[in-house]
Amino acid sequence: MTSTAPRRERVRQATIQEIKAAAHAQLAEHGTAALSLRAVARAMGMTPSALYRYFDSRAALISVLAQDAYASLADALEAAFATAPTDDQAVRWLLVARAHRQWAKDSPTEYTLIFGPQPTDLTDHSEALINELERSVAVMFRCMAEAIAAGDIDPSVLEVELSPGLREQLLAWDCADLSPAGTAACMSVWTQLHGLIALELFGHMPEPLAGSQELFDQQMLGALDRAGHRAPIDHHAVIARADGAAGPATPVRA
Amino acid sequence: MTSTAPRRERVRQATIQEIKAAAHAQLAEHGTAALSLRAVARAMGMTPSALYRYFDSRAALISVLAQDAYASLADALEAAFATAPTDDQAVRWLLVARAHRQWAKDSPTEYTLIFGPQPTDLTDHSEALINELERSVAVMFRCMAEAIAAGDIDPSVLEVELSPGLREQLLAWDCADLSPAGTAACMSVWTQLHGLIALELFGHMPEPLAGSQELFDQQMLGALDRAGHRAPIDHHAVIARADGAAGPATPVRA
DNA sequence: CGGTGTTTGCGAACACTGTTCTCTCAAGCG
DNA sequence: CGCTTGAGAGAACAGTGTTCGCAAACACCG
Repeated sequence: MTSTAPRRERVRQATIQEIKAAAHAQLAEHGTAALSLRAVARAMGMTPSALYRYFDSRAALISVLAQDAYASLADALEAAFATAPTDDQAVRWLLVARAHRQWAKDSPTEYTLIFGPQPTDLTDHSEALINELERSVAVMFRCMAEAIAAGDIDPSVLEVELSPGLREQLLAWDCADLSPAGTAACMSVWTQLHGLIALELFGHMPEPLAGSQELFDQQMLGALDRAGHRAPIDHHAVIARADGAAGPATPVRA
Repeated sequence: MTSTAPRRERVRQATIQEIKAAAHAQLAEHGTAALSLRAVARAMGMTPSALYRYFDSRAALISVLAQDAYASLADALEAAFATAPTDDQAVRWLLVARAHRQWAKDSPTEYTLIFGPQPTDLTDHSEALINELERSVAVMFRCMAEAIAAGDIDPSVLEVELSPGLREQLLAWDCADLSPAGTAACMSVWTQLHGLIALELFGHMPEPLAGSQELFDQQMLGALDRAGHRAPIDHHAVIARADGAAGPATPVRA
């Protein structure tokens, strides 16, 4: 029977989940800095000290919440990748990028938890955590890899930009069987995606452009263009198809 | 005489500066979250309550520190712009971009203070603060504007990417007399700059590429390329000249 | 069934924190 | 000189993360 032995462990995992849920709620509402162990305990009718049976410290709790956030983002990206049409690499990339942005807008606190400053515990990059991170970037890199395989993108135009040292570094990170130029293209696209999301999420975009879906689409397709797209991307057509794929990612304009 | 009347006000400004200095030190060492009013007061032989004669709250103190950080970044960028050679737009841009990155690496806490999540006081975007922000982006946009004026860059190739709605938004932010395509090019470059710095500052770059000056240079010049550079940029030559301009921005490799 | 460990939770305590009062003292003013 | 304004001290309040000792509940084994 699965009776006794796992029984204790089961309820333990259940309360761990409950703690995480309560903490997540507090986090989403008042931000990371305002997450209070006592408030979490209060919300679930416990004593603060009891929480320490499940988490070593407040930082440890936040750390696992960050890990969950990584997983959540990776899930969103993988879902977007899976449901996107496979015959047009540009619309698939745009849909994945949009999913990333949408996730960030839906859960800004988690986003800052992930891409914000690590509170001095780089040491606890506990492989499980970096695995989730790599899952996210893997989705985006797969977009690039398949676009290259499909012949839509030829990153070799970037070859001339790579210094010997940089080529070496790119090779050292042998990722998804991409050429150094392909990896450089991925990094470039990823960089721009992250930068744009971060800028608009933290309110640094000038007013008329704040939250502009159009600017996002233009930049994301433009980034793909520069990565070595053979023929210039027809932005209008790709955007129209992406809008149709799952309804406009957001109602076209906030 | 400047004797009595300003005298009181003068010493007040002096202690304000002293408080800011002490707070800045704490901030740089232990991070924003760990900034403690009591510790600041302790460090300068004061009582915590006395600090409230000068700052309404801890958040207010942090806010003016953030404003100083904006100013510091803007100063660094303007200095880089001023000392860069004026006859090659690409090396000037690269030097400004490198200055931005160097500033971020030198003062990571300030950087997160600026580009991190605003702690719910968006309201206090007190014009003085956004002025400093605009001073920073103005430097970068000036790079673009002068490159266009010099004929090195022709952003009109981006025109075809602009949807009518996006063009309207870009026009609504009439900035530095740039065309919509020029503004879009600026945004694209700025986005990528910020994204790359943020990723490497917060430890999200894969190991072989972490802190790579070469990757940074390649991306920054590549971004300029895509903004509509007439002839493809000779990365090697531009980097060599930038290295010579003020010594390698960092000793070539950390 | 009853005894025995281990796990779980509680409650008090410590050392902090931001913030708000009241009170006092000294400096600047006429 | 007296008077007013401001700066600072000190105590207090309401929180916080964290630690420790103790008691109840549970799973187990004879």
